[in-house]
Amino acid sequence: MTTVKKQATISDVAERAGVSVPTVSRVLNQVVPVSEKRRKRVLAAIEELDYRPSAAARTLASRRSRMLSIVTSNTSRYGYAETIRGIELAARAADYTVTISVVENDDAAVVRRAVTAAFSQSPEGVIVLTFDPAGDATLRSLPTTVPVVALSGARAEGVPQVLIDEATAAEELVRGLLEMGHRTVHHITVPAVHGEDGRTTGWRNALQAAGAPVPAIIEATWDPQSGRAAGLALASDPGVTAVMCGNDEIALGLLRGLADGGRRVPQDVSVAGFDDHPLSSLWLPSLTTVRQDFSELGARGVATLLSSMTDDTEDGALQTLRPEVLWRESTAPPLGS
Amino acid sequence: MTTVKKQATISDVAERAGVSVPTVSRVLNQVVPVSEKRRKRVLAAIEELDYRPSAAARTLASRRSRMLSIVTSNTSRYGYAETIRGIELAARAADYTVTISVVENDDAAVVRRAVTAAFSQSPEGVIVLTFDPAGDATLRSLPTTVPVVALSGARAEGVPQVLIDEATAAEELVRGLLEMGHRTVHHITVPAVHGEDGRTTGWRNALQAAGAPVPAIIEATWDPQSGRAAGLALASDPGVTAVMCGNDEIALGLLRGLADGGRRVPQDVSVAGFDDHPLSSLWLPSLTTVRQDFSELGARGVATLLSSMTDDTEDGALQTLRPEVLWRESTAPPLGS
DNA sequence: GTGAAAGCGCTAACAC
DNA sequence: GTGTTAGCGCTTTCAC
Repeated sequence: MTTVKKQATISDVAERAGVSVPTVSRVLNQVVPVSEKRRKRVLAAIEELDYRPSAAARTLASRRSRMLSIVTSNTSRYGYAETIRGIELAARAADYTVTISVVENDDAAVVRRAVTAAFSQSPEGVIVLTFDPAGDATLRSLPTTVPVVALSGARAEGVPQVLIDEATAAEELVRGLLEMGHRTVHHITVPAVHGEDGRTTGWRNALQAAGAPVPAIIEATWDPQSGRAAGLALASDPGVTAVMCGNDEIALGLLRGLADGGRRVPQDVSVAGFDDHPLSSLWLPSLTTVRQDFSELGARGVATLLSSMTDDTEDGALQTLRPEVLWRESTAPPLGS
Repeated sequence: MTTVKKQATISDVAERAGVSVPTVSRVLNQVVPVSEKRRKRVLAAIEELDYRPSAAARTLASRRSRMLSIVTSNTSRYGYAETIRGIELAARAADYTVTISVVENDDAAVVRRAVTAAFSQSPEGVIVLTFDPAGDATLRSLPTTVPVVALSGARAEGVPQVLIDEATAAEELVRGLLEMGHRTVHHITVPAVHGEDGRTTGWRNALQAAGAPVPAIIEATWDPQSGRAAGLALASDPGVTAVMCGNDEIALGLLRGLADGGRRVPQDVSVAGFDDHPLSSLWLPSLTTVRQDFSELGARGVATLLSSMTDDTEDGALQTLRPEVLWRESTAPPLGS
């Protein structure tokens, strides 16, 4: 055992300060006034004993856990990690603690386990990252005992939601590429949610609106290496002059794959990503992409939850964040146009 | 309010199943045997009521929270995020929940707040990521009521620790560069811990052992753009033929800065990073780097904590992880050698 | 302002 | 095996 002294309790503090337990509680929660003299004594005792209130006891007695649960399939990839960072920051500012519950995939047992883990902490609200099938499946099987908000790129139903309007941004991106003179734009997707993600919808809409051919979708995994493989494959197809990728990691892999296959970017092929990954502007060529404010997404999620804990927010309320297309070196008009 | 029904409690379940509360508890914890007949009834009641035990009440009654706290300055950068992922995975496998407490910097008040947040959850153990000054300062001000483990790249004292032996890997890297014919190797650091990080130590040792000049250290921030700025600055110095960076993001930025300044990699300048970031092998040229197994680091941290909760582990026990140098395209002998 | 008493949802100790 | 009784560390009445 590496432990040493025991953690002090509220009654240790009360005893040392010569006051009753509820008085210590009042000092801690500073809502009911306490005489200055006693307050000082209590504060001193807290300091001397290095007392820290037990969140468990507080939760049990007050029925308020000051906890928010995040349910997500991933914690470390760029978009996910930034969203979580935004949530944690906003939660901390509001004096809430965050727990994360990971759903590896959309298997029913896995989802159930994650939901149980999330709810056993008695969270006052739950944030689900519905960027993928696992998150999406979780959203569909959540108890309704507590406010929930979904954070995503595609529309869900019946649940308050903060959405990054990827569809509009993707449309703008594809339209821009077509206007440069590309005959069409190919599309590589990351693993999709239940239906179709906003990026794909926007891509198809823009192509159809312009009367451009709609090529078959190429599916990648979350691993950037799958982008490289796709690039190598596409390099031999002269009909491919512009590609939009589901995220920047895939796009960066694609860049490498195209180079391996002897194609120059942007002279032979234009490439665009999605997310504005911190490394995307440093690549050679720098990557055209869509900036998504993930940490703002997280912050809005927290704000939504906190307000729905007090107000009477209507179900299914939708907030939209507008991403921004960043034109950089990896896109250009096709040769000979 | 978006909430609907109330969460069922253990006595709701007991009543519905026609048994006493402790019997339900026994079924839940499956340590004391319960007759098959009653067990079935209890399980059915749990299912029907969608009952989930309250972690707070369990913690309070059993004095076991089944929680582990992570204290870290950052949650989203590659090394941190991967370490956290490794911790979460190992903790979940052992049926522990993880809370994260963020210390933005090493300011005393900030540290104190983070420590309080971490300990108020009554964690059974605390994992501190001491990759930087904030984590390092936290480690120095932790109560000793609970087992603690530090995860880092440089040696700390008096605390059980899992260390990635960066120093040895950095030494090997620098030695390799010198053997290629480089006169010396420059070094760009990320914000350092209390003393000096293992990478810097290894770098200096290798230079001194070879009798090579030890250039002034160049300091970067965590932002990859600072690597780009450094690259632009170094591009005009013909004495710079090899550079080792504190992490891959900085190295990737450096690559871009050198290119902006008209230097070719690896012909004019060799560049090496640290971490084996998923994008480092896709870059053009692919980046020579040091692979660190962050998720293993996290897993070992959890294992250490769990064992020190039962065994009598000696204080200050040290485990070492051996990183691996990956030689790729960004390093080569200097021109004319 | 302040203390006494009750109770949050569970587990532990003890009887049977 | 099973129920009864206490009690975990707090907050919340309710008197005074």
